[in-house]
Amino acid sequence: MTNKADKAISEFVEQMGLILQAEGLPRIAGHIMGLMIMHEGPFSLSQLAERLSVSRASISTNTRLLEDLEVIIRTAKPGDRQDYFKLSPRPYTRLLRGMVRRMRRARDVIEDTQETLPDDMTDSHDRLQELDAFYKALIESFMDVIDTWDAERNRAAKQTRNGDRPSA
Amino acid sequence: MTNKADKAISEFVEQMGLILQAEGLPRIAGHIMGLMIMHEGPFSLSQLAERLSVSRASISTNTRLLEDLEVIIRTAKPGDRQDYFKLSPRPYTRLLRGMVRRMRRARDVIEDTQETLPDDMTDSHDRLQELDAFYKALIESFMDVIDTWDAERNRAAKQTRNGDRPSA
DNA sequence: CAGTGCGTTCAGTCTTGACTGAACAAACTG
DNA sequence: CAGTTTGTTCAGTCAAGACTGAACGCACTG
Repeated sequence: MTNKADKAISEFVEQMGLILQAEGLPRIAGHIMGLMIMHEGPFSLSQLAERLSVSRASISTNTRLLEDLEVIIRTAKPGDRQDYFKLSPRPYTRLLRGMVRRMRRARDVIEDTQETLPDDMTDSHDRLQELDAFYKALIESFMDVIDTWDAERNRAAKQTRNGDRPSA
Repeated sequence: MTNKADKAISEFVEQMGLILQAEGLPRIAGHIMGLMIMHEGPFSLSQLAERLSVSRASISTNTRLLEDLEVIIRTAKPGDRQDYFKLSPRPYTRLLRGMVRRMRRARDVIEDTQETLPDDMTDSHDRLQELDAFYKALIESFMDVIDTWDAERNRAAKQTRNGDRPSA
């Protein structure tokens, strides 16, 4: 029988699959991340496959993907040949960085168009300019969140290492 | 023969399809939006279908979608039975609002999990709390961009109506 | 009232890409 | 060296959903 906690966890893992899917990542990547939020791990590839009821092949490709995004990190246990995975220190801002990359690419497209488009199409240029400015503002806002969040998390981590006691 | 300007426009329209697709919208919705950035329009449904070389059915469903998102608006020309479409006044922040809605839903999921999960799983609760705080910060940042951008655009629009001349 | 133009809808097709099973390479073990 | 264990890769399957063509409903026109 699955108790209340297990049910809550499965539900969350499932939902994280959908949430990350909406961000353009494979559903299984979301499941992995969800599981790692509920349980610190680390998990071996086989453990993940069994726990999420998917093939080891899927786990392999998706851990690789998340590893490339620096959302999870691959670790090792002494005397164990398996790879182990757990969340990286700042997983969420890593995802954000990915979104920023996408937006930068969008700006490149706009820039290319602006360069190619004849100068006398002033209205079109104006609208492109507006879109570009919007992306610029958005990227700046994202970077701001990333920077403050990472800084805050660094501070918290340092404090924990010092024995979780304020310096005073 | 397609000249340089046409090529730049087609390329931009195509790319906007891919960009919006990455945001989870149908590619054609991006094409429509891209075209409307390059040409103010308004465009009739048939014009869009021909210009983008897609079926009128696709245009119908996608204009409806964009209309629901308030990214485009449906207008009418006197003495013309066709519907016409053009970009809404603040199309980009409308898209952002959609992203904010998605993030709020994610927070709901987190909240539900927090309520169901037994209290003694403190580590899991901590990590959920962190994720929730991250979404909160992100949403606030988004709303900030939306508000300042809309305010700025309102100001600019008003100035233009006043003859594009500063009050001094 | 028949005929036309317009937008919507729906069943069906087609494309994309997630996921799987199996084969494989590499590293280890006896 | 034969035999495991582990992770990766690749061809193939499958599902989701974007897109289409055709049928439909409605409003207008003569």
